Amino acid sequence: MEIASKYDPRSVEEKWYQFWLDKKLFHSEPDNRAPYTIVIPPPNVTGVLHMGHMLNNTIQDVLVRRARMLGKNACWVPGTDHAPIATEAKVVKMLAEKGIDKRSLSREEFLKHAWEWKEQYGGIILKQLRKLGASCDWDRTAFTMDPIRYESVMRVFVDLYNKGLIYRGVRMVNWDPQALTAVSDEEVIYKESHSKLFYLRYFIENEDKYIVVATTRPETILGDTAVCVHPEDERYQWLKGKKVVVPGVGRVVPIIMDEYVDREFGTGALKITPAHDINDYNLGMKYGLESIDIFNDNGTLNEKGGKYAGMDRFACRKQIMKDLEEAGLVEKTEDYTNKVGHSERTDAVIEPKLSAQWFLKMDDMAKRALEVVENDTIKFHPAKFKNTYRHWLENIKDWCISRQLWWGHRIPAWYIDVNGKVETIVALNEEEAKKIAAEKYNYTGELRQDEDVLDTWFSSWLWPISLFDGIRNPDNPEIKYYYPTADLITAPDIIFFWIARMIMAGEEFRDEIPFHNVYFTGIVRDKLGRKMSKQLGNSPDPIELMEKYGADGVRMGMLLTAPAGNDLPFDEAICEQGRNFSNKIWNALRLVMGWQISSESEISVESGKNNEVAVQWMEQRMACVLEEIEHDFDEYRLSEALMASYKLVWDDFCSWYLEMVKPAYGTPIDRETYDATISIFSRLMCILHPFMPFVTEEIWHVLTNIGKSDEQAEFVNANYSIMNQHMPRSVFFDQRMLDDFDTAREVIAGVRNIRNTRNISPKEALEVRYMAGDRRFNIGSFEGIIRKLANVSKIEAVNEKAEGALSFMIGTTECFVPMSQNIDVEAELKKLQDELKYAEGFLAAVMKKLSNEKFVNGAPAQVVETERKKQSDAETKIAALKAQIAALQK
RNA sequence: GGGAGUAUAGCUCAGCUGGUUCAGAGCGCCUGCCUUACAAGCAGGAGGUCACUGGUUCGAACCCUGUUACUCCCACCA
Repeated sequence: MEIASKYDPRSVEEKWYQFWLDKKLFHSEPDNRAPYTIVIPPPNVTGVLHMGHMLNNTIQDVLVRRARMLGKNACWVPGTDHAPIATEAKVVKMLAEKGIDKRSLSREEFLKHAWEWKEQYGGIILKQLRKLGASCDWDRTAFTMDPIRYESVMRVFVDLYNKGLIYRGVRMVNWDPQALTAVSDEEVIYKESHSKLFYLRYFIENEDKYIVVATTRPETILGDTAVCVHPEDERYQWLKGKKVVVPGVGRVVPIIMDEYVDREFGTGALKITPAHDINDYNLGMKYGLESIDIFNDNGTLNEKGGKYAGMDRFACRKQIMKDLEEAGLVEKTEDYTNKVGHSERTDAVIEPKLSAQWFLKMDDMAKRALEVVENDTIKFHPAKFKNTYRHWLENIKDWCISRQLWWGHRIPAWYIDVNGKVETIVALNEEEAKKIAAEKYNYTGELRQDEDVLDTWFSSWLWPISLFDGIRNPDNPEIKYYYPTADLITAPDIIFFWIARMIMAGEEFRDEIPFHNVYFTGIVRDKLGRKMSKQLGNSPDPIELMEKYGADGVRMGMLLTAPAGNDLPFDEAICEQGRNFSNKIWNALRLVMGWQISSESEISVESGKNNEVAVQWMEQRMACVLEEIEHDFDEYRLSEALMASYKLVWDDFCSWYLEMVKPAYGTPIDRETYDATISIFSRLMCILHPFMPFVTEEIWHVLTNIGKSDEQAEFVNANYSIMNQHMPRSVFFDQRMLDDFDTAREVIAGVRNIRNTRNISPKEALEVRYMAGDRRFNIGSFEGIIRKLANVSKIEAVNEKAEGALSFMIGTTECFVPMSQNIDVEAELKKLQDELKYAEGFLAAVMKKLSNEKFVNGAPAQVVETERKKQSDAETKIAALKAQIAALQK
């Protein structure tokens, strides 16, 4: 069988992914196995795969594939989020390209376009996930606005409304005057900007005195309804109970006193505009001030702006300053640097604006959600995020769930006019609402539905439940089987919006947690530690990376440097390591496939015995590392589990085991060793499979088909997958054998080192002698292995040092390699003297400890015993070194 | 302004309950090798005052005090 010397991921990856799909190996149905469920953090339906997704979904895939191989019924449910803001923006842009202005469309027309866009272009990201190998159950693909999820949201809204937890209230929102919508706090970008601080004169009513107030937004004085100073401010005590005249406006407003004011800032006097600043709004509420909204939705001044009506807010700022200047009402103007909120979407300066919104009460839900995390019913990995979580829940505010958009779950509230009063009806749909209107109010006229849609998180907080239809059919077999889910993998930036709220929803609607573990990934950054962003152009395209290094290579590269919760400075070079590893395994396969198998008579007794030892050792080693890997997975230390697997394959299997059993060129290998090697190799592929699904599937098939007829092989290829194999588990292993090998390995390294420094060809056989007598120097059954790997013709214990030999120490035992040529005495002496110096220093430190009475009396007996042993070892070693030096100096 | 976290080799990180020759790994770097699986490789090697300070302890990378630097989250000053 001809195998290329370089592994080519491209054809392999496509082939196997299609195979997995065809065989429905990702599909899950409830059965009598234990479930293992992960729900995907639904990416935006507008999204394209970026490095963050790559990391997040690789981790999920590793966990899911491993669970599957551990015999669990693994189910990873994919889907997308309707992403109101991003989608509306996309659709508006698409319409604009077609020459259609959104404002010319009705809501229904717009939504029709939006759905068309979604069907045609949405969800590209799910296709891209296949390239990376994601083993999602695609039959279950969901969308936060598909019929089941939509109805779930409606039911939840009605339910919470009926429980009295949802209410309508007035709140200040971040208004984008360009997009004509409210945006969430998260969509406001604060940018440093060079502004001016204007000092304006507010005259006292009917007096000739004035106070100076500093502001960055003089246009808002049109909406001023008070001036505020600190109650303990000495400078302003005389103002108590007085009124001032708003400059240029003429309105008389009260002086109020509140500790909110920072006496140090500006003049210590603050103008209050309740309609246009959140803090002013709060003060306004506290003191019952009038609230004057002076802006239109598009950021121009409304009729309250008097002569400035119709002007843009920034033009107005200039004009009003000019007018005030002329009227002598400006004290001074200073340069000032502050942070101004801009809309993430349009970059327009955000205008705080009062409006009616829907809210969900959080108090009780927050309490329960906090409790299950505090008592570790839900575990966070890493645990440090518990602090962040607690801090937020303890200071939580009611959740504003309405958004002024069209694309989303429209709020199921209808308004009717009954006897001149507006009544609100909340119902699942218009039909229901009509019924209620008729029954409750005897009303049969038109119903007016609320214009707003729900916050996107109001649908995704139900995700782990609604994916299994657990809201509409709370007792269906699926929700009972798959819920609660096992692990949730997410970036920490949505801990509040999503994680906390899913926990609330779980408790509220299922009376149960939604998942047992939360794994927080880091944020993918560039080499310089900057966040990946479109603006910087520092984000590599994951698809291109996978084409370059293979999906396995990129998966491995990402995981190697991504411990939970740590940001990961991504350097494309780490994908090389992954690619190289694929290639390494590939070449191990080439080696093994090239072996000829022979009848036993052709095999020498020695190599037969060596091979037996090698196989035994590799089995012990595997069991030992498996224990480590299992432990790492228990602790969610994926990068360490991967590193342990990597070293097991590369170092133990390739560098040591294969070298041990590798037959000399042109000679065959015995059947037993060959079969054992294939078995070990196959199991190693299973261990690696969760990390590197493609290359392992490919190699596993080749290995499985060894010795099979074409027909049999075809059957295997068509019906079997590594995905369905059992993950090897750790078993009891012989630690002594592993220790013996470590000693043997040191001997081999010692000899190789001598070859290296002395420039001795690997082909020239050497001899090794070691000082007899130390029972801790034990190479067990590895003598033959040493001979083979270090090309040593003879190993023997001696009582005296040989003349003209190079030496090295293993523990307290001296080893010698006799030299036919003269040795460099100077160099050898220096080496020995350095070693002696270190040993003497070490002994001194040990003696210091042992001569300390407090240590001998205070420390546990075992620790003292260890120190004594160190002492005697060091003394032995020093004596040996001194003897060697003396011998050389002769 | 409030809160949290981090600081160990050139880089990215382990180091679990304070105690084994405990100062580790991978990558990178250096030296020598195209040795019939692999140069995407093989063999060997060098690299660290565990940020700084003081303390607790027989004993500290690890626990405590303080300092410095960086990161993140929350709230934001008119």
